[in-house]
Amino acid sequence: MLHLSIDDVMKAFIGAKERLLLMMMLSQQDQTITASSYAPMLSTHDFAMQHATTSMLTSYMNPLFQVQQLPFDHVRALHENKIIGGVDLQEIRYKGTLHIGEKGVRDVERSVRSKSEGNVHGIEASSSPRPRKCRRNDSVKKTMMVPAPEVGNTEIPPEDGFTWRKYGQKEILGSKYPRGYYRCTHQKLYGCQAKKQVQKLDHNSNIFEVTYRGEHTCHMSSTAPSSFPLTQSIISPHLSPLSTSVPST
DNA sequence: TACATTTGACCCAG
DNA sequence: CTGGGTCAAATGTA
Repeated sequence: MLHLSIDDVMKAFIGAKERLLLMMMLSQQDQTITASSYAPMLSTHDFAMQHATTSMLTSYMNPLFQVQQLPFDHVRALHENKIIGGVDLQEIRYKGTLHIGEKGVRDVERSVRSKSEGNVHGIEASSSPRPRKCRRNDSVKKTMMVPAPEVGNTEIPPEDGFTWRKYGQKEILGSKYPRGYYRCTHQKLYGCQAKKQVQKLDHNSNIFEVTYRGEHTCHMSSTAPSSFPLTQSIISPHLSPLSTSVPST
C-alpha cells in the first residue's frame, strides 16, 4: 500500500510540475503585457495564478485536506479571463462603484440622535466636541484577494506575518459581509501607521478582499515582529513587504 | 492588570 | 446628505 501511495504521490507531483511549467510560460507571456505582474504582493491577477496553482497542487491531497480542486482547463480560464470562483475579478475591482443611491439605516439613527443632542435627560450635554482630525488619506493603498484558510476558523483572514489589532467593523452598503478595520498592534509603541481592511467577497465567502494602507515602520524594532509575511516570503522573497505599491484610487 | 474585541457614536470627504 | 473610516467606552480574555 505504501509503495502504491508513493507512486501516486510521484505521479501527482510530476503532473503538477508539468502544469506549473506550462503556467510559468503563460505567465511570462502575460508579463510582457501586464505591468501589475511586478507588484510584490498578490494583486488580483497574481492571486488568480497563486490560487489556481495552490489549488492544483493541493488538490492531490484532497483525502487529507479536503481542498477544492480546480480543473486544469478552469485554471487556464482563470489565467486568461481572470475569473475565480465564478466571479470576474475585474468586476470585483470596481464593485465599489455600485449600489449608489441606497439609503442606509444610519440616517434614521442620526436624525433621531440629532434631535436629542445637547440635551440628555434634561441636562445640557458637554460642549467640548472631539478635536477634528484630518482624515484625508494620501497613503498608498493595495488590495489583494486572500483565500480563507482551508482548515480551522475560516471567519478570520489568514496570517500575514504581522500582528493586527481590530479597531472597527462596519456593514457596507450592498455588501453581504461586514468590513473589519485593523491597525498595526505596534501603532502606539512605534507609531506604525500600517492598517488593513478585511472583507469577504459577496460571491465567494472563501475569499477575503484585504486592503493594506500605509507601511509598517515597526520592522527595525527589536521587539516588533521580525518575520516577513508568510505569503510575501513565498511569493517574492527578495522584496520587503509593502515596499512598493500602487497609488490609491 | 494589560491587552484585545465589540459596537454605538462621531466625524468628514465627496 | 450620505457612506465609510475612526474613536472610545464597555466588555472579554489570559
